[in-house]
Amino acid sequence: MTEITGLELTDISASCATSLVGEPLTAEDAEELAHTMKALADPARLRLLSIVAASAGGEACVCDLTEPVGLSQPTVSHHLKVLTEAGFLSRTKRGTWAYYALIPGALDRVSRALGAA
Amino acid sequence: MTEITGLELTDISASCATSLVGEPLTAEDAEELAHTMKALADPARLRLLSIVAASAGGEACVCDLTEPVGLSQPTVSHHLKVLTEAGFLSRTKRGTWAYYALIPGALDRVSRALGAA
DNA sequence: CGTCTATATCGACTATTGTCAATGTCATGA
DNA sequence: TCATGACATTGACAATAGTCGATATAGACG
Repeated sequence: MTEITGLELTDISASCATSLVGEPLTAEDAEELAHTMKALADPARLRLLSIVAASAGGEACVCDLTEPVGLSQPTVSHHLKVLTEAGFLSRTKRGTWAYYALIPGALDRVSRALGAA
Repeated sequence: MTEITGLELTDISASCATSLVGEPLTAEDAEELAHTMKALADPARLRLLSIVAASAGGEACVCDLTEPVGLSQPTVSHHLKVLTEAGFLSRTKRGTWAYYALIPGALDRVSRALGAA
């Protein structure tokens, strides 16, 4: 699991000046950015992210997501966890439901890390 | 290997309107984008990309890259192939050397797919 | 309390991936 | 022509990741 003890997207913004096309990435920066992008580099997670973003109120619960992506509930839950730990989604529990929402600016930070203008 | 028969970054620009945060990605679009991002989501490849981009003349040969990243020549060659097939690098052979260069705009297309402003 | 219902976690299995040593290819130069 | 040097390909292996079924947890509501 490796777990990278709690440094996620927030830390990328810390070393936000590193823009990939500027000067060579250090091994640590590359590891961080790769870890963040790995969370994004999966078709199921990209779809989940886009569905959540396009949902009414900007949030969706697991039961709304399992059918559109055609995956089992545990698998969807797993993907949502990955996205949450990577700093892309927030999780709010109301009643028995867990609502996931896109964290504003999270994707932009990745864009900037890639050297977006 | 799956190989996705020759549709890479160029095709993302074709369906460039799909911005992830707009409307939900189709399964095909998600597959394409994930495939492209998977090529980026590796520390070694990110470092290779940034080193190439920061090199004099914007290009570098394999022999220049193998030492900075601390990987064997076959491994570096493999990563460069992945990046090239994903549309991020171009390959030019001069003499015995193979020069790799960052393809302009390739990273920007990914940025835009992520919904960059 | 007991029973749904919604999620999360666990355990297992398979597929994919990153890596290297060995080998192949091919252009250069003696 | 033969040797050398730069790179690519192959084959193998360990580690990782995606998936599911089974099970656990935990609110809500009788």
